[in-house]
Amino acid sequence: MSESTRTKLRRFYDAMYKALGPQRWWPGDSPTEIIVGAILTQNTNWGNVERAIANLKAAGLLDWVALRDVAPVRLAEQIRPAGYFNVKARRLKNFVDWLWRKYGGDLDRIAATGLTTLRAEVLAIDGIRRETADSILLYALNRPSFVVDAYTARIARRHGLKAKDYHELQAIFEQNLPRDLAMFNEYHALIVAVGKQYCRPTARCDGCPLARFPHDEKA
DNA sequence: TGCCAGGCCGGGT
DNA sequence: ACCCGGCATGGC
Repeated sequence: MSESTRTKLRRFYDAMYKALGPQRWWPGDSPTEIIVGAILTQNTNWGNVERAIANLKAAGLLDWVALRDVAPVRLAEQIRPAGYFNVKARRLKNFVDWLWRKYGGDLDRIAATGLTTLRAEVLAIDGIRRETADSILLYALNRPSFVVDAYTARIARRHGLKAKDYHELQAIFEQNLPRDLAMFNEYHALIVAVGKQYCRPTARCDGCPLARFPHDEKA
């Protein structure tokens, strides 16, 4: 990739970091909570996810044994505030099944699996696609896999970074940033922070840390 | 009041 | 290969 893209991405990062400071993502206490949150937040407001997670904690369901043993209908009940609760209960169960089948219900055992193989395994779970998989890899399993979400795509598009799909956009970031866990972690978190505040479909660019860079608000 | 949120699946062209 | 409806709650 071009040096200018590299420079551009670095300047974006510096501007966002200077304005907002470190985000210290993911907002969750444990890898287990992060994985559950990654699935629950699919097309859903994070505030609703927090309620669902609070329910799971209160019900003692936030561990892999409990999640394996709980009846799907009861799981759905607990995560109701996160929306799509039937679908998401099934998706959580799909992940739990995979974890027990492949790794005996122990996240630590995943460490021996290489990134490429692991990503393919996670992507094979029904209901877990690119963004959810990469969020789990990066924030729960500490693998350098750059997360692309709706904000990333919108911000990139408005700033003239052309990519035809998820993987092409992911490659732009991965190939032009140091392949560093802390960098990937913080960069995506900053994008979400900026996106929520300044880059929703209806939001204005006023005050956005990236507003001084060339962009098209309506792109 | 409607639109939106840190997606993904399945069926139709 | 794209396009679309479905899935569902809570906040603004």
